[in-house]
Amino acid sequence: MARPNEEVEALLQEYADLIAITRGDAIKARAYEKAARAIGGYPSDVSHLDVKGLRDIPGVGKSIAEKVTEYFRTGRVSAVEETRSRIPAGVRELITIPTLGPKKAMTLYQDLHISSIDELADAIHAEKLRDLRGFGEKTEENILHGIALMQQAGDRILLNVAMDTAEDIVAELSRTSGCERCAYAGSLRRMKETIGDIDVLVAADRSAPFMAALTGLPLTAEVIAHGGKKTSIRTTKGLQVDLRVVPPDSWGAGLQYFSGSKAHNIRTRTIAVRRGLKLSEYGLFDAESGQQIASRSEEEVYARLDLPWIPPTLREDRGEIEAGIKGELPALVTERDIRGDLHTHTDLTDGLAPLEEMVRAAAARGYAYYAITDHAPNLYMQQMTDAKILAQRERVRELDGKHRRMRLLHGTELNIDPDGEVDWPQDFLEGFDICVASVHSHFNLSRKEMTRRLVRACENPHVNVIGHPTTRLIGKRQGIDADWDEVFAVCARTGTALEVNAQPDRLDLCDEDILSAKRYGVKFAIDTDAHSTVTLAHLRYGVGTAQRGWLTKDDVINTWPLQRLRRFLRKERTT
DNA sequence: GCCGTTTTCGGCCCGACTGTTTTCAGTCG
Repeated sequence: MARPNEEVEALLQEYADLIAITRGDAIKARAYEKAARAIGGYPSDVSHLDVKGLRDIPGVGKSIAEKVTEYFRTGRVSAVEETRSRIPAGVRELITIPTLGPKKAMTLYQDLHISSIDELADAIHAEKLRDLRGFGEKTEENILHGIALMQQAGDRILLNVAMDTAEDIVAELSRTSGCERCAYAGSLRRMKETIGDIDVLVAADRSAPFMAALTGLPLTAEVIAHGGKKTSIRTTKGLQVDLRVVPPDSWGAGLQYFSGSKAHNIRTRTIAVRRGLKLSEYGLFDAESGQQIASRSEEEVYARLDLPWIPPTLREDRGEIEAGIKGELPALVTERDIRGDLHTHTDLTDGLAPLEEMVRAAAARGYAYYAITDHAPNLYMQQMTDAKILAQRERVRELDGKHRRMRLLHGTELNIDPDGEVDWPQDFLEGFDICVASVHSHFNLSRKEMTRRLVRACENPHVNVIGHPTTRLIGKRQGIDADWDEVFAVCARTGTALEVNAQPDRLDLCDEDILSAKRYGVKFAIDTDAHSTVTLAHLRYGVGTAQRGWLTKDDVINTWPLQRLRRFLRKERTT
C-alpha cells in the first residue's frame, strides 16, 4: 500500500501530539489527528495529489494540504520542525505509556526535565514525582505498570510494520540481477504476532550485488555487519534486517533453516541425526560421507526426513512434527478460503469511508458476502441512534448484490456491559443479520464477574460473534481476566463464534487461545474490524494467526457458503 | 484547523472512570 500515506499520517499525528503536549488548542490537535487518520486510510497515494486534490479528502483543509505538499516537496514541514525543536522526542515517547497523557507528560518535562521513559522510571524510583501536583502513589504505580507492559513487547514490532518493510526489501532484491529466489523467512514467515528482526534470504551464485543493494537502500540507516554470506542493517525506523545469500541449490535447506522456529529446527535436526544425517542451512547431508542428499526445496528436505512439508505457521514444536509423522497435519485455512468479512465499520461511526466505498472495496477483494457492523449506542462517543442504524439498513438492502453480486449482511458491533447485557432489546436485535458483541469498557472486573459477563453475552440468542475476545492491545494493554475454559465451552454450546481479530495490534484471539478454544469445538470468525478500505487487507494477519492456531476451513464460519453461515447465525432460535 | 453554512463564524464525539483533590483534571474508548 501507499507508503507515503503512512509517512504523512505519522507526521500529522506527531504534530497533533506536540500541540497537545504544549497545551495548544485541543481542537486544533484533534483536527490534525482526524486528518492523519483520513490520510492513513486514504486508498490512493497522496504524494501524487496537489493542494486541491488533497482538500477533497475529508478532514483536510487548506492548511494541512499545504503542509502535505511542503512535505513531499522538501522532505520536511517547517511548522512541525519548529515545534519539534521545543519539545524533545522523548517527551512524546512518554505519552505512549498507557494512563500517561499529554498534560502529565508536559508537567514531567517542565518541572523535572524528564524527557525519556528511562528517566521517568528513575525519577519514580527516586520518589521525585511525589511533590508534583496531580501525581500520587497510584499514578506512580500505573505508570510503572504501563512501562512494564511496554517492555514486555520489548523491541519487537507489530507484524504489519515488519511485513511492509520486508516486502519492500524482497521486491528490491528480486530486481537485482543474478537473483534466482528471494523471500523473507524467520518469525515473519511464521506470522508471529510481533517481530524482532527481519530475515531475508536470497538464492544466487554471487552475493556481493545483494549485500550492496541492501546497504544502499534509502531505508537503510546503519550497516551493522557487512560480509560475504550475511549482512545486517538497521532501518530508519530502527528495525534490524539480516540478509543471507545462499547458493541456488541450497535454497530449500536455507529457507527451512532460517524460517525456524528454533524449537522446530532442533526437532528436525534430531530426526536427521537419528538417521545418520546432518541438517544445516546448506542442506541435508550423509553424516559419514558428507554427501549432499537434499537441499533444493523445503519439500525435498522434509521428504527425506519422512515428513510432509510443514506450513511455516505451524513450525513451533507444538505437535506439528508428530502430526506430520502420522499424516495428520491440518489443512490450514488460507486467505483464499475467506468468503467475506463479518466485522467492519463505516463513517456512520468511527470508520473513514462511506458505506458505498467500503462495499465496493470489499467486492473488489472477491468476497461472496460482507457484513457492515457499525458501533451501537452505548459507545457514547459514536452517537449511534435507532434512526441512524435503520437508515443504514435501508441503504445496505439497496446495495445488496449490486457489486459483483456480493451479498450484504447488516449487522452491528454491540457493547457487552458489566452484566453481560448489550445495547438494544431483543426485538430490535432481531432485525440484524449478524451481531458482533465486544467488551469496550470495565476491563478490570474480577475473574468471576468477567466470566459471567462473557457467558451471558454468549447466551444472548442474537449475539453471533464475540469481537476481539480478550481486548488486549499488544504492548499496551493486557487482556481481560476470565475463566476462558468456561467461556469456550459456552461458545461451543450456544453456537457463538469467537473472533480472530486481524488488526495487527490486536490479533485477538491469539494463537494459543485459539488452540485451546478449538479443543472445545468452538467456531471462529476471522475479521478485519476494518475502519477504512485500506485495512480490509489486514485479513492476512488474521489468517496467519488462525493458522498458528491450527484452524481449518471448517473451523471458520466466514469460509462457509452463505446458506450455511445464515443457519449458524440463527443460533438456537427456531424460525 | 475543518466544515458548512441561516456564507464568515461557531461548533467541533460525549460520558465514565480514576485518582487526585476538596471540586475536578486527565485519560480513555
